[in-house]
Amino acid sequence: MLGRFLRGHDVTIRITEVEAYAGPLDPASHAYTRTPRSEIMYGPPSRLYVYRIHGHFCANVVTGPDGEASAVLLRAGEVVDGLDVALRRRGEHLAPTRLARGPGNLAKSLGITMDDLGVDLDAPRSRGVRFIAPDEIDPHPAGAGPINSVLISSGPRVGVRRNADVAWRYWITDDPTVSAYRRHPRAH
DNA sequence: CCTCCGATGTGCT
DNA sequence: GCACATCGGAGGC
Repeated sequence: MLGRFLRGHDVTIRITEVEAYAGPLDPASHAYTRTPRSEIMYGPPSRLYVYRIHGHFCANVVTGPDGEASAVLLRAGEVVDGLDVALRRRGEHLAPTRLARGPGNLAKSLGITMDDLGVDLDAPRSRGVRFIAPDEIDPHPAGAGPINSVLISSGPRVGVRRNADVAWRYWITDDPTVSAYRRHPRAH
């Protein structure tokens, strides 16, 4: 997923940081317990799971086969199109590298809300949220290319209390848009 | 119904 | 490093 392009409500980002959540196997996952909220993650992949926390929205891509609840949290991205719209949503004075740094800020840049819950990110669509190919972006962005041409780093997930030591956070090495690591104060 | 609390962000010390 | 805004989900009663 790193290096892919995600378009949301007239803003496009190149994904630079993600975290994996392993459903029932992972106490940090919302799908650790199967509830109405986590039900979407038990369904087919490539759907958008949106949740609200502390007044912010966060966006996940459901992964794995239908029936298995796993997901990838989108933590940071580089805005490559719709910069004016993203600045309007986030604040005109912000540095471009900070627009989509952190999952709440990423969702806000893309205009993602609970209205986008459940959309199929692989379905061709003119509006809303979906993955797009690099050649759909004009001008063609720098850094677009095979993901195996960049270095990927990994480490523990940010701010989780349970299962805090597994290295399921992945990011593009040295990318300036990647968020800072913070360990949960009461991490196990 | 009520309480607890978090996969956050921001600002201040 | 720490407080806190802010609010729905989850679970206890």
